[in-house]
Amino acid sequence: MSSPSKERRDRLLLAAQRAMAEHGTAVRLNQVADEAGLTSGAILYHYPDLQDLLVDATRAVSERFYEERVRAIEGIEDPATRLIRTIESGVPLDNEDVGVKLLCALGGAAPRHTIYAILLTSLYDRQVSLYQSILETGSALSVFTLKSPSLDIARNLVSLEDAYGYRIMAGHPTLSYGSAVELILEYARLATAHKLIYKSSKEKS
Amino acid sequence: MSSPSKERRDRLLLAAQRAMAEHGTAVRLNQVADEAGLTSGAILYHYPDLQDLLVDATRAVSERFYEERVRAIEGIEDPATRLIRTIESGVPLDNEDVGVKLLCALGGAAPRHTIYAILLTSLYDRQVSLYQSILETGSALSVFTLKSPSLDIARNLVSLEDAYGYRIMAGHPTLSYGSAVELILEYARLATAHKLIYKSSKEKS
DNA sequence: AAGAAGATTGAATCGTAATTCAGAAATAAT
DNA sequence: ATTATTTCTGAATTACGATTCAATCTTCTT
Repeated sequence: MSSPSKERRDRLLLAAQRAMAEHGTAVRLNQVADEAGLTSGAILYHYPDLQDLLVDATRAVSERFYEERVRAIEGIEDPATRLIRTIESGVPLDNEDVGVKLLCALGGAAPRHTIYAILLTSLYDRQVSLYQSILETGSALSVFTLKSPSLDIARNLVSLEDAYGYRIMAGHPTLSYGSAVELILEYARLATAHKLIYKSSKEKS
Repeated sequence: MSSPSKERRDRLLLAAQRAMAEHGTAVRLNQVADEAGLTSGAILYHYPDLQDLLVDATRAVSERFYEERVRAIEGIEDPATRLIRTIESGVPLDNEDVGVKLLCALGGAAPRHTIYAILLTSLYDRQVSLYQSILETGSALSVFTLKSPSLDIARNLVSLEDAYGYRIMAGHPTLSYGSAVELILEYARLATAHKLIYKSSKEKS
């Protein structure tokens, strides 16, 4: 039993992620099974405790989310462009995003479930570090003139992303991907004293 | 049946709020009954559909939260003080805050439950209006020099509060009430070009 | 204080989901 | 191809929560 092959494991994690995005952290075993196209017994065969599967699924989402952001800026030299691209990669395009939907559910569960609190806090801190290193580099190259400590700016940037993510997932009528990015950029401009001219990366490429 | 007296109604709403704070929006009827010190039948007698009770409980929390913020600044003239006090009133003191715990749970459920999305979006917008009117007044009196449209600043302020609320509720090891308020104030200073000297309202009075 | 209306209980019932497991199906090994 | 191993199903069992309701307790009315 246990330790399913990499392939099957991924299939289960995918199913658990979709099920959690749809039903929250109180998702039922049957709902995960449905999503996987299997019966509940099959899930239990690999994960005798559903919670373990949910936590693994959650860790995978968190990891993927972070990795995608790192990938979005790899190869880019200019700190201003790096900052803009990072902001863009932190906001969900619409309220269909499965990963962000799941992360929202985690946020709601974190006050009640330590494990989710730890995972989310860790994701937050890693994103803060990502921003901080961009800010520090830009500052060192005299591209940015930081108006607050880099840690503070980084925390505020990640916080803004998070909050606008929630707004977008809740379907706010006048807050779209574009306006959220623009709002965060407005803060970034104040905090870095850089114009950060935003040429949406979504219209070309 | 139905339409319980104001007193009993409040007792039920309180119980539902506590239960939701503890168990999320997927709270069980029995858990609400336990919190109320009643049996499930008694709850059903007043609210044949649990969802109705949960929504009413949610609306009450949202209302109370907003009203408290309004009350926190009533009588204060100076726009800078009003702004500071408003920021202070938007951040939970610690991760025990039942109201904010509930609001977090709502945020997690909003992508899946329209009714909660509507309630939360409405709360967000009302808070934005609150900030906006403070900013506009301060601007009109030449106390603030707004570096972005007041709507944008207001949205960012509420967003920061929200996000730090989540962090605090998740027990972030280095983000406390005080540091969150300071981080939001740092943005507010940049956006208003006002020093906003923060004399914590918690140490006196 | 008697009676009526309102509120609550506790037991019975129903429904749904979790769990178990013998055996079938698929896959891998020889 | 045969055997062994892994994976999965479907049915049976068990557990739990929702729902119903007759009986009881409370509270109000007069």
